[in-house]
Amino acid sequence: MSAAKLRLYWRLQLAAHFSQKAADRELLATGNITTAQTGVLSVIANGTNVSQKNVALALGLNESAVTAMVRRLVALNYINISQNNTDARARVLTLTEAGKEIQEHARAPFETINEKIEATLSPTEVAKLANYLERLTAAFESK
Amino acid sequence: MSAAKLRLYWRLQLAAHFSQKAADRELLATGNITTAQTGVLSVIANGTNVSQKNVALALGLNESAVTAMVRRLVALNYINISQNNTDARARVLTLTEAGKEIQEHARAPFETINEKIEATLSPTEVAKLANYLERLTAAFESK
DNA sequence: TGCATATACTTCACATATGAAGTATATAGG
DNA sequence: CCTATATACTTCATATGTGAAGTATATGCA
Repeated sequence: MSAAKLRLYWRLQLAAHFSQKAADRELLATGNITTAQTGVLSVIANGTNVSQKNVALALGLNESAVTAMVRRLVALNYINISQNNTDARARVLTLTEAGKEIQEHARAPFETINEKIEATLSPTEVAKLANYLERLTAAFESK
Repeated sequence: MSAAKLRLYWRLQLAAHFSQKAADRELLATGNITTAQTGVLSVIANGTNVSQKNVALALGLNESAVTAMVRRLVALNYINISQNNTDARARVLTLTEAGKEIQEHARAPFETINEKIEATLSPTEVAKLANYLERLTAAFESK
């Protein structure tokens, strides 16, 4: 079946939109955090000497979007900014204690989301979906 | 494979985000319109006596989001608002000539997007993906 | 009939994203 | 060494979304 007939683009957007709403509801019920913020914290936690540029690349965001996110996360006291000793342009992002804690708290909500996914799709289907999404992302990633 | 291990939620968001960016670039190159606006015009074009509530339900949006979208589309002269004779609360949305025209122009950009999808996934895979996304949307749709 | 409740829409404060244009710092090549 | 260019980040205008709270109109039921 053709992508056009199936309105695949819109189905993708709708599924992403609804799952994001669901995840944000779960996260907000647990703590003062959003899915977007969780994504940034996760990138910082899983890297070393993480710059804003790194975050932008990992999440497919504009650098200006990351500037704004970082400002909010600093205001929330979830991350700290320090200097990069070898490059004065770059800033090094690290989690605060509160940031580490909120990241822990974010696990349960995502568990709930994953349970819902696994109640809907079989393990085989989940694996296939992940593969398809990965390939689509790669195809659309380039500027 | 488990949804958690595959970070399925994030893969879905990333694929949707990148494909939206690509579609918006295509659309902007063709005319003064965005993917979100195209979605609204499409709902109006394919229905009768379409209200803002109808649009919100079709696109999974908040009613306040639709209020803002309608304001912008009216300012762009792509849609008109008229009264619903049987319900004074509701507003009936219709496309202007310019709205119909821009909707025609939006076809080619989406063609490009669909071609990219079909260059990435086989027809069988496209069909499966559509099915998975449909089921996920249904699962997360409920408030 | 009349009130309680539901529905359609708006407004507000805020989060999140884009893209263009600007600043400051690195780096590569003559 | 100096200059051209690339890179990291910021700022601005704008689009798009949420959720809470408010207004106006419908509707169901005692």
